[in-house]
Amino acid sequence: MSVHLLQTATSVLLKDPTASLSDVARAAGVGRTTLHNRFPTRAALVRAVASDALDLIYSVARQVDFDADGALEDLVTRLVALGPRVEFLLRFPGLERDEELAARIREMDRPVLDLITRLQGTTLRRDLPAWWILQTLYAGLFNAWEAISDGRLAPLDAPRFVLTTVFEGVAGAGATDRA
Amino acid sequence: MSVHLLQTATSVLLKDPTASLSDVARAAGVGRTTLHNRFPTRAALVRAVASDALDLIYSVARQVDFDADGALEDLVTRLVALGPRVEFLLRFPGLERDEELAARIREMDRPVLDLITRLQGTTLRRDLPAWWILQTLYAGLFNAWEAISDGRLAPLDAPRFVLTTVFEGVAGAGATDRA
DNA sequence: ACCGTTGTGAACATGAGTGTTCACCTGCTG
DNA sequence: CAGCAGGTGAACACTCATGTTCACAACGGT
Repeated sequence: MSVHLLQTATSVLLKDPTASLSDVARAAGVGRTTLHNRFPTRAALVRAVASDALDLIYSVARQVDFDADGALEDLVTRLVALGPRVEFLLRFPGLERDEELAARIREMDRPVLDLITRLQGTTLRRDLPAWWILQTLYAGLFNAWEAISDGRLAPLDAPRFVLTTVFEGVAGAGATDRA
Repeated sequence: MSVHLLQTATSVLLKDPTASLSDVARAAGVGRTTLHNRFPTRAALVRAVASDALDLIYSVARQVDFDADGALEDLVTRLVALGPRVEFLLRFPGLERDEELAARIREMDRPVLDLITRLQGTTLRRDLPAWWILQTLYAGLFNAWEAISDGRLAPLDAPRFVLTTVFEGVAGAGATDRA
């Protein structure tokens, strides 16, 4: 129940960051008083949503063997399934002003950055900074989630779209020679 | 002056969509009363910012020869220079609820979508929908602007980063054979 | 020097979101 | 059945963004 509440809150707040607590409560099918009982203030609710997203991401990341071949692909595929949770973490306005949350987010990025840096010795371009590649990964995820929630993209197509686009780009096979 | 006001409003509102009008006025170095004189309501201000962004984009798009080789590259390079304006149009919450603005945004996308569709006969992948490629382009622009405003990316490096990443992907040259 | 324009701060009324309390109802357990 | 925990709506006070009005200062043109 409480889990579903946070999930609903994630969607509602992501669609409209100014949504009132009444809106969140109504969307979750719960009274506003109950919402206040669980999360005394708006800030507490936002923190709980973010914290829950972090927990989910960590639980997913723990299932990935960062040393295996295709670790990045595995990670991306799993993150796509997490839907809006990562987007909330990286896009919700003002979240970065909570220093504790910001630290946990940076900590979440670190192993991925390390992995990217390592792969830049083999399968990843060396002429781009690791942080740029990480941001590109996130951007691909956002694209997919946005398209899915708009009903334009089938969830099962999403991982392939993201991986193809991020790794190989949108240029045709023999057209990598741009000006 | 008024131009600079809208530019400031774009940045402030983009950084924090809940920023008060006092914040916007102060950031623009102008009285709150003056702001209200120019834009009677908050909605009017937001509409003005969006409309101004659309005007800028159109004026940029008009300089691009959509039939020339490298039209997409040219367009992307010019859009990068527009900074946060496009981001505001595509990301500001609730903007899509103004039907007139939404229509103008769709109209802005159309020629680009046509161009992409045409290029899918030659230099662009045919196994991805045109709208997905368009979203990928926008995502690359967002990445660049975010990195620039964080001070991580030199503005002059931005076009190259975006074009390289979007068109060729982040995979190393000989590593396009993923699982 | 006069006047219209424009920007400004101060003050005010209003409305909405927020946080709190309280009385009531429901379902479960002993 | 009694008691309790949890959920709920109603009502309240409070804060704050908002929109409005007004009087005043700065400026440029006549």
